[in-house]
Amino acid sequence: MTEDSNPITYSRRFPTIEDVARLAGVSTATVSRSLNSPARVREATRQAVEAAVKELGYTPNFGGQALASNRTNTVGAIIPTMENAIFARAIQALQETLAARNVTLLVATSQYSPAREEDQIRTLLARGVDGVVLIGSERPASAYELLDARGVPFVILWSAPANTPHVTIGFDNASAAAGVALRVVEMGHRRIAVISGITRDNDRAQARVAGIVAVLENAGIPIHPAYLTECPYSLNDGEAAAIRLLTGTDRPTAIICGNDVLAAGALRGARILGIDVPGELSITGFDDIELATAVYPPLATVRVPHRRMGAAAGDCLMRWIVEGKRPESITLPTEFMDRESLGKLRNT
Amino acid sequence: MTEDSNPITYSRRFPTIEDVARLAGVSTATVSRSLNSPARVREATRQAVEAAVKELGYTPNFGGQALASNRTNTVGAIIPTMENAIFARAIQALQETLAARNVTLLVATSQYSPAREEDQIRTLLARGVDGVVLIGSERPASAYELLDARGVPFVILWSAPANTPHVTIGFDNASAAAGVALRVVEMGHRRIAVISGITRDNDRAQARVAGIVAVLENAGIPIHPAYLTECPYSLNDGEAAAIRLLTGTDRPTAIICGNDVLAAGALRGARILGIDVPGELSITGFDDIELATAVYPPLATVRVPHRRMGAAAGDCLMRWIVEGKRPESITLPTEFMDRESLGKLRNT
DNA sequence: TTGAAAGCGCTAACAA
DNA sequence: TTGTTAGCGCTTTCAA
Repeated sequence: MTEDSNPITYSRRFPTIEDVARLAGVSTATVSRSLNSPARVREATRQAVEAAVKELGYTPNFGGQALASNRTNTVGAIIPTMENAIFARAIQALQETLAARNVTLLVATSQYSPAREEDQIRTLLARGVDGVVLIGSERPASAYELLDARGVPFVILWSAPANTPHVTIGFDNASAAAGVALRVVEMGHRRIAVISGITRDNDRAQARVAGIVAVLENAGIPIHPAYLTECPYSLNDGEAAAIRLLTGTDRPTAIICGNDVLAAGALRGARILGIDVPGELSITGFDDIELATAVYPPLATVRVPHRRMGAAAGDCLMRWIVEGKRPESITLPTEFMDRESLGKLRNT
Repeated sequence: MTEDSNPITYSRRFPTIEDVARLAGVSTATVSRSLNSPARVREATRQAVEAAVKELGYTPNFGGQALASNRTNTVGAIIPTMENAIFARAIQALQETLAARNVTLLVATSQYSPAREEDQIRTLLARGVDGVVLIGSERPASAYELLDARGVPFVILWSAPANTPHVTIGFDNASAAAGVALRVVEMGHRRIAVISGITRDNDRAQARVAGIVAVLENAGIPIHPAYLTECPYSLNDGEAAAIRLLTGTDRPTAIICGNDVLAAGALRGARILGIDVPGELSITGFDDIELATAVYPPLATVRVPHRRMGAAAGDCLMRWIVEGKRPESITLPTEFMDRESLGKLRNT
């Protein structure tokens, strides 16, 4: 407790709109207008208000504003984890887009758990967010009901509209992964294994596997069940999965990974076993994060439009919130990044 | 105004505390008490309120709550960037700690720019955060004045108390970096270069360089000015800096890097030049993020207690906010991680 | 243990 | 263009 017993006492109370109004010689309504829609106020008045605001160091009280306007100028985003740079970057772009509109972003993580995600949705709604950004379209109906009950606009990133009736801003995971598989097949590989992320509750991972499998089937390549593996998105898990695949009988000559982190792990696994990449084994990733070119050999992967998704999400959501009209879904292109970790099948 | 004229009409209005009170047959004050300090209410009453809350699907209105209680249950954190895993993880831990207390975390980024950081502080304060978490202690006095004017509790991560009068939860950057330099010297290196992050406005980077320089001076190792370089914390910049160092005359046999990202970049630079690590060149990092062991050879580095800092920050801040008593600074230990990228000086 | 009632600071309809 | 005024939904005295 600072006691402020001396004469130059500052009240611990912050200046309110009323203080500003009094000092500027106008009504609180005018101050409010002057701040929120300056065009609706005479220029001289605006300046008087501005001066008063500056003199008092006035900042609108958030609670009061939210209560009266029924708007918080807050958008919430729930991503699986901040520890994957791909989400971090999308969030960064989203935040920048929102900041330009004076909207604050609330970021929460689900750790790939639907239950946690639902909790986070609840929390965000309780905080009165004006809009929500989610990753992927697969989640319990109850989560969508929560959102619908509140009537809060929300967009889904990372998925394509085929999987959902909601507004999506993403890309076609299946065809992007299929593109990778196609390259691998073109390189002559026939013993092709997959290390996917956990597919349960993850439509992106599912779509990627489906895309790969479709290409292999189409090419008449038999898919050994033991070749279709999945594990959490971590370096260690990727390494372990690769080691399992590479020490089994009939070891693969190519491993298609669900993302770059898994691929980097697989690369490490191959090194531990003394298997040369790409000489004896090709490895591909997905996402094209910095890690993909930090490792050696650099990973062939798929460039995902993370920043564009984040920025577009901000735009769409704000338009929806402000204009009240649900926007169209957007599907963005991906790009295959051909790098050294993918090579021709060597004659044996 | 939705009129509710027909029986199956849902009003768009959400249930308020008044609706709950009516249904439970109590006053709004009792509902509030029942929700916020259940101990001050008879058990039977509590249950009645709980039932009403559930039946109506009531959620307290954030604005109303904030306005009346003058508390937002929100804490803000400003980190340089989300794209470095080290901050992402600290934030994750902070978030978890806060969530356990029903406090929401607002994350903003400064991109290592003091001006942007000050803007973000302003934004957070305008949103009425109850506390703030900052990284590092060096910033313009105006930023601290902003915080002080509002009387908002704040803690500083990543720094040690020596640098600042504020509450810090961090580690001794200088001595941690000195530890690295000592190892490098012990390995027999004398031509030791440094790739630091930009030291301007960054007390952690400054302290690390200072720690290194002190050790070298103490060991009587001359410090060639061209050996003391700095660049932004990115893979590409680290690579470029390393290439510059390694193609100059009198090339170093060891490069001490300001963080793991720079070290990974330097490693890539060495590979491009065909310089063997650690055979011809040793490289060290700082942070011990996953990247450190994803590259080859794995990076000798310093393990920084990111999660513990994040968690401790949440604890301290909440104690401060709730009890009103400024907590003590905390200094956590770091650990040198000896890995292959650091090796003995080879006889030439 | 509970209720009545006075705001918290702001916005927005309406009037002037 | 500006002012008056009625709330927005909640918490918190103060009384009962």
